[in-house]
Amino acid sequence: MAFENKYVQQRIEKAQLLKEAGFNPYSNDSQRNTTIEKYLNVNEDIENKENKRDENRHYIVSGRIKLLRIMGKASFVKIEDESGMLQVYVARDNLPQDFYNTIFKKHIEVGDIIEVEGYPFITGKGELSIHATALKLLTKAIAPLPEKFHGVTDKEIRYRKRYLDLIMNAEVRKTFQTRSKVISLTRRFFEDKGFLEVETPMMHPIPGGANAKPFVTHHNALSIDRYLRIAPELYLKRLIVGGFEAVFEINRNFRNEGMDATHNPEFTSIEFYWAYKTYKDLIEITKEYFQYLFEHLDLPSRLPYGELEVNFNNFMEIPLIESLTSVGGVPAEVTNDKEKIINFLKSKNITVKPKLNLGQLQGELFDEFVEEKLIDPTFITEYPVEISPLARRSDDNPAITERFELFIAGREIANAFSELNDPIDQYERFKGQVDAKDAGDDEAHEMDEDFIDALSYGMAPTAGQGIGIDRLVMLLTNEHSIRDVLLFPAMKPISNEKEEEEK
RNA sequence: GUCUUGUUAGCUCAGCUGGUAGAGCACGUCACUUUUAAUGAUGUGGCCGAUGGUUCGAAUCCAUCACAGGACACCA
Repeated sequence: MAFENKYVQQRIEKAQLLKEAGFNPYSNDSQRNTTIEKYLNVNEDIENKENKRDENRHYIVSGRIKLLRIMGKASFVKIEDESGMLQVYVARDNLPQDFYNTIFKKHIEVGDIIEVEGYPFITGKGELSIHATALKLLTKAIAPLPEKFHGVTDKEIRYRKRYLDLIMNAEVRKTFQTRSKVISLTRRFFEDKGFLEVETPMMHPIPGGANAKPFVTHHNALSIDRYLRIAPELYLKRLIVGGFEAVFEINRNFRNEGMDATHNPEFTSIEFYWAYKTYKDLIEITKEYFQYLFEHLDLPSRLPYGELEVNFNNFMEIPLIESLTSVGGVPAEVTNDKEKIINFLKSKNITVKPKLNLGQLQGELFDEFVEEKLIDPTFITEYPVEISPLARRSDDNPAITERFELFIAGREIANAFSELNDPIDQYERFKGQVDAKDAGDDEAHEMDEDFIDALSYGMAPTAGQGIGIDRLVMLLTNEHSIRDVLLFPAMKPISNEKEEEEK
């Protein structure tokens, strides 16, 4: 099946002919001495030179051929390296005997990676280019590139063959460069604040730290199952018990659940834990973090996102119950009464699951009427305790927790709270989860006795926060599908029926 | 999981109420020494996602399946 395509055949033939003519189609002898970006910068002054050229300057650049215009005895070639695109002027009479006609015109084509030796000059149409005095093939591409104008737009091809997407779409490369910067800046921000980066297990004996279905794998040496982690939380808190006072981890979590525009089975988050602090300190450091990102990524504080414009100068803070009325338009007298909420939801044609408690119903109201309206960054605080099983209760009001979620552009970006550090309370909450699990909730939390043990030794009062890096990058790059910020998003394998038959 | 829209040449796409396929780019050949998606001439290229059905006849109609996009549900 491989290489049977006729265009591929043609190119394989060309590679063979090159080999026979003494030119290695996969040469390992690159002499590149500058990047395209540097070449273009350094030679900006050529404009002022006589004849707009300088034959005394000498450069060797490399790149993939993206465009090829052959015009008889001279040609224009656009080559691209990671730093940019450069036009190469190739003229028959400036190259070794016969090279232009027998090698260049016949066997070098779009997609190939070449190396060009030459000097800078500006063409009649005003484009700074390189005038080739020698040209060498570095790598023969035997597969043809997609069309030069439309490129590749088919999402399936773009995700399955990300390399092609990256070759063809410069803006895709840009998105992933931004992603890389976000992670690097995040690391630097927390390190500068005195946080210690740590690595905790990715394979857990007991999945914990979130309510989600885990992936299961098997460890042969111990004959036990392991779970790919759904969150690092419980291990990071063990480190706070151990005496580290500020830790963070940036890494992958795995959840065995559905996939859509905002969910991939493996996703990246940062979680950080900060001893002797509360969620109020987290609000401050979160604002600072965004300021730091915007400054270093050179983003406008009024950030466009799709149809929206998000004003990052306008961080707001609203208690959840208050937001139901002030943002969601739910009458104030409804928001603290179970029956009234149920009737209100029913009057809006929203089906309500039976047996929800007040906190859960308030959560429903929030999801239905508030979340999507929170465009500018908004910290929603004072979550009901019923929907915040890992958060510390407020000392002033035991019905609510010291917690916030940060919403931007109608989407949850971060979740944070002052941590529960009472081992007995934690034990009781785990037990409640185990009961729920026995009652059929397969996403309920497992009992983790070692974690209870850890808390028993005493964990300093601590605040902790998680930020979804993928969704953050989506926001900062104006992308609307998580697949567009993951280099290799999860895809179903293609089952090739013909291949099966052949076996 | 449900609904919905796609799947035609290497790529981007046409193809009406059924009569066994078309363009542009790419590729081959020819011309052309300053082009900018170069141009002009000419040619090659397809199991129309898969399987079954209806029909004298299916890219087109129907069913099932596969994969993808979108929406909804689930994921506190």
